[in-house]
Amino acid sequence: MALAHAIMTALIDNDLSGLELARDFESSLGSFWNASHQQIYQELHKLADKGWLNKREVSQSGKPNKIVYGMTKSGRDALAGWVFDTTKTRPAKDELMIKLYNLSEDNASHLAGEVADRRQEMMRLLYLYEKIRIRHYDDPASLPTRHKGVYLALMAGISQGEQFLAWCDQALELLAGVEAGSSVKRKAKNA
Amino acid sequence: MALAHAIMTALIDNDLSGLELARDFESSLGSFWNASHQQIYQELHKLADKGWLNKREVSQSGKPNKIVYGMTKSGRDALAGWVFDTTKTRPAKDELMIKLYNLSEDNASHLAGEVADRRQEMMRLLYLYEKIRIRHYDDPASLPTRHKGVYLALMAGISQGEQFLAWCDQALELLAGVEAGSSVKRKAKNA
DNA sequence: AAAATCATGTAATTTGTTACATGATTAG
DNA sequence: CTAATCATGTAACAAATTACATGATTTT
Repeated sequence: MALAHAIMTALIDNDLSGLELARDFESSLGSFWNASHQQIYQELHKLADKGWLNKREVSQSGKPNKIVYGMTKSGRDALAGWVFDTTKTRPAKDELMIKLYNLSEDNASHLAGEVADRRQEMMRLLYLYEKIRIRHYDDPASLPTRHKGVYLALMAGISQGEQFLAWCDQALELLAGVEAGSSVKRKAKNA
Repeated sequence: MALAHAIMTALIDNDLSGLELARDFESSLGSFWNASHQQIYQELHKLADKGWLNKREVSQSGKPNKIVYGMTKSGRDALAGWVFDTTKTRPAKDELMIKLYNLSEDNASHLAGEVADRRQEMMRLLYLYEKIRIRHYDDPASLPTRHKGVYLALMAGISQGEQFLAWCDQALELLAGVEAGSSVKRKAKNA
């Protein structure tokens, strides 16, 4: 039921439409919980049925109407209660690591490419995070309580990301060695 | 289809039964891909049907028979090919971070408890990883190519874990401050 | 008129979880 | 004989992904 609560968390201070939620999930909250617009729309219907969200249609100039959702009192209560539920840890799943278990001279350069792509994507994210941190969370001690929690999540993203960059560099170095080694072997074979 | 390939990866050098695979997933490979025994058994049937795995029944002394699976030539080919498929990044999902977005004076001590639990669990894992690293991967440069990949995955787990420990400490400190602050407020209210 | 973007949705399928079931063997 | 462990499974359900569909509005 975590998607429901992730959506409600995104709606704590702003009312949003389904598509806006989907976009939000791609940036801030989405580092910790991600969902497609299809999934979000369905969940929004369920939450509205339960009475945890209310909806209203909003006309826009130059764009089709959108349906904007907001938290109800019972929704806020449900969210506050959920925080006390014991969290089941879902172990992260990462295909790339499984692929690394299959490293060979043949696939080393392909895997290096995948690592490089991930590194670049993480750089992009970190740049975003840092901008947010400097803009809104420069002095964590002075933040209101709830924002201190958001700050902690942000810091988790930043430090995890920085660690990942360092790992990528280590991986790329080692993988370059494997590629070089394989070309040496090829030369030796052809000689 | 990543579960299928995770299973095959676990079978690269040892033949294993369903339950043995499930246990293996809890330790080494399982840090990057996890599955219950129910899921594993079903996947094993599919993989055997496809001809990617072969099975044989093994009698054990003092235990019921087990069905042991091993890679076939076509399984190894399929696995080798899969490595070249472009990896779709599944963003990690972590409920705890969503909960932190909902930090309040009421739930700060509960969340601190959850962070402390996670910290301890990570310590346990890191202890395991370090033992493996020192025992088998002390000199990465001298490892055979495939094991260099395993080493990289292991290092990803270790450095990610160490980063997480540091974050936990930061989080616990901040959360302690929130709890202390709330008791001060209570005192002021009651005075 | 066609292509692009915004916005909301349905349906089919795959993947993952939870609950339940069964039998073999050993230890107490 | 009972409880515990090992081992394999089935069924029901929930979560997530992929593919497809529709309509409004704006840009070209």
